[in-house]
Amino acid sequence: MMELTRKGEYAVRGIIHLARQPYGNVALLSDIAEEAEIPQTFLAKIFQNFAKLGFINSYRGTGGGFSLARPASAITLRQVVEAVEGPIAPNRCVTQGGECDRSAACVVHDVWRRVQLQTLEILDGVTIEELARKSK
Amino acid sequence: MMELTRKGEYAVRGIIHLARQPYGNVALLSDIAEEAEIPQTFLAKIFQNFAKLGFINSYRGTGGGFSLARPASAITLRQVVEAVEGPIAPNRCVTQGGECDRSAACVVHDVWRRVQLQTLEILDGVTIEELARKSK
DNA sequence: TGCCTTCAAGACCATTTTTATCCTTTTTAG
DNA sequence: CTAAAAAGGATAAAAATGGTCTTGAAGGCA
Repeated sequence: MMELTRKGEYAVRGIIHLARQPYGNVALLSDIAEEAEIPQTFLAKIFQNFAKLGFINSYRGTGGGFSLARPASAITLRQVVEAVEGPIAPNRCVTQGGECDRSAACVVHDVWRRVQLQTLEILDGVTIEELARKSK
Repeated sequence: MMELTRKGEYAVRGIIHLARQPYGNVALLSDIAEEAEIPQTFLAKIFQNFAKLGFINSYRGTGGGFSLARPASAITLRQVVEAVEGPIAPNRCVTQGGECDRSAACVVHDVWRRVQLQTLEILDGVTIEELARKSK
């Protein structure tokens, strides 16, 4: 239950691998995909999205590729996960504009809210830099 | 991301409604389904499962229905959720027998593990009795 | 200029999961 | 014996997941 999808896993692995490059270095999609063991075309979609969101820069043509658009220490795990999976919420009633009409009546609401806040706190506290720094 | 399914919601709502009956009282599936606004045939499957797991008792025939098999205070939200959604895990690498071969290499492993533990702690700490007691 | 490299964007598709419904059988009370 | 209820299994539509493919656009270089 409540599992990250492949896309989410790939997104995290992909950006970690990118963050392990020397800063400013432009890496090929094909290289990152191979290193991180991710289907290249799938990773392409994910990185396209990251580029739009300003996490990474993309360069086309010969010598092109991807690089981080800001220091890895300024990108949190939460940002990456939410970018691909959408807002983190253990159930519908705690999403922004959540359609929990029963919100008042919904006695489990606070519980889910607590789960959400705890999770966000953890994921906010982890940066891609920390993850990239770890061995391997 | 990481949302409870309808089935999970129905399961929680359904057992809460059952827990609001006078203890020992046998309630009709059709009544619970109507009160909790859950498709009856869907709730039937959920309750069948709960019966197998020993959360509730079922009685067939005239005058039959469902009742809690143990006090609502002895059923946790975690048990209910896991019964229908499977083990709570924010990603594959933290499930029992988790197939995270990269477990060592997986630098995010501890983070997911922490999220999992926090979530379990919260859900373990809430009983159906508490939820049923709340207004409405 | 033209060609090659690399990412962008959108269409497409198979599989699995979700969210149910329906029908037949079994059990039980009266 | 009959009506009431749940059990159990088959079926199915819709959505999400996990991709692939094709075409286009942009940039470097001879």
